[in-house]
Amino acid sequence: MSKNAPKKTTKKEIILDKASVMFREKGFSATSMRDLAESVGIEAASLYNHIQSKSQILQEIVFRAADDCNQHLEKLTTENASCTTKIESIIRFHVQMMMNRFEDYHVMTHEWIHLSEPHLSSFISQRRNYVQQLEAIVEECIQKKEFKTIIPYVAVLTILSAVRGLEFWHRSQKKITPAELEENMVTHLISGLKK
Amino acid sequence: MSKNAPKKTTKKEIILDKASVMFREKGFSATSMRDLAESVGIEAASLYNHIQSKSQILQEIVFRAADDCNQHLEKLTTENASCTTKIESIIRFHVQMMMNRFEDYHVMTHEWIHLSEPHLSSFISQRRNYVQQLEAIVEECIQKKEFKTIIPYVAVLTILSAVRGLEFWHRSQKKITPAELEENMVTHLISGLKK
DNA sequence: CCTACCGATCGGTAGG
DNA sequence: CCTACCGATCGGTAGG
Repeated sequence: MSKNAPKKTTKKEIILDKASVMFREKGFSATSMRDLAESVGIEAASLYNHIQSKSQILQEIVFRAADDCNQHLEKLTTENASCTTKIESIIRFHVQMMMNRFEDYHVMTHEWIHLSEPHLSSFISQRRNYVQQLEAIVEECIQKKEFKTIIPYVAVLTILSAVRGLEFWHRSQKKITPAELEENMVTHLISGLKK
Repeated sequence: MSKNAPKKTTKKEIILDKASVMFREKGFSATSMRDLAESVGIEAASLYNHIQSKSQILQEIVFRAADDCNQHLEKLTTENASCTTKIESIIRFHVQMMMNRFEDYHVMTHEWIHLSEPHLSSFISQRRNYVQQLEAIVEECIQKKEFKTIIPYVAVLTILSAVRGLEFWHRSQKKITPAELEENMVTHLISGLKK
């Protein structure tokens, strides 16, 4: 504290990260502010100097993960790649999110239901929008005869859900490397779609 | 009540069914016994004439779904079918569970973490056992050259997770029929595995 | 960042 | 199946 150099990890970030771990382990509702405070190393009341409410913590965790997904997709749509390559990129991105941002990704996919309004509606509409954009890419693959005829919505759900399932891998012994995992996922999911 | 004919739906079953709906909607921790009692139409204290604890309700819901999965697998292993046919049957069974037993299936896959010991350990070990049996079938498919070379564990996780993702379909407009859904899932997942 | 504390709600019990 | 109630814990605030 002797210098005014900007600290990269603020106390608020520490709280969010600890909360992300606990929300994944026990769920949002089963995690108390006292549990969280203990994990951070302060009293429960002191948390409120850095955050406004338990609900706000969930919002920040969910949307910082959702924003990353949206940014990746936005960048991808400007790229000059084939639609099949785009789908593959999306699979790889989500597998990597699951690896590198495990806690946040899990909280986003499992605890979003506990968001309060208007954030709940906002999240649902963002997610629907995201899924629809993926559907459009799958649709393009079908029309270009790169994919077999399949319902795009079902294909997108299958891909996104399959990635979510990697949480079990994450908890297990990890005899499989992330790279192996990524290749296996792409193989199974993409070749199931190709003609 | 004038006859002693065995009633098929006991009050306890009604409580379990209502609890299953609420646990799916709001999660186990966020559902209070007062919420549940209101949905059943009695006072909270009266619930305890039919069940012993909130925890016991979760146990019964989770294990009545898990038992169905185990029974299907047990029956399947005695049948004289090819390993590829067995994998297809497992996919169809899980898709149908998601359709017909939506609430229980969802509670089993999402709320098992809130089981108390020794039920939590029991569930985890049952699930590991289930997954390992599926892995063995996939392994057989690979050795018989019916499937391409893939890590069985990843394939099994992908299949089971993909089915879980149908919850979003279940909540949506349902412009897709259950039969279409089942065929699309089988197509995507099985042909992604076949040589 | 802490101590002290608030009203609300929790799962569950006693007794009828 | 109800009324009445228990101790514990919840998210959050006041004041320093």
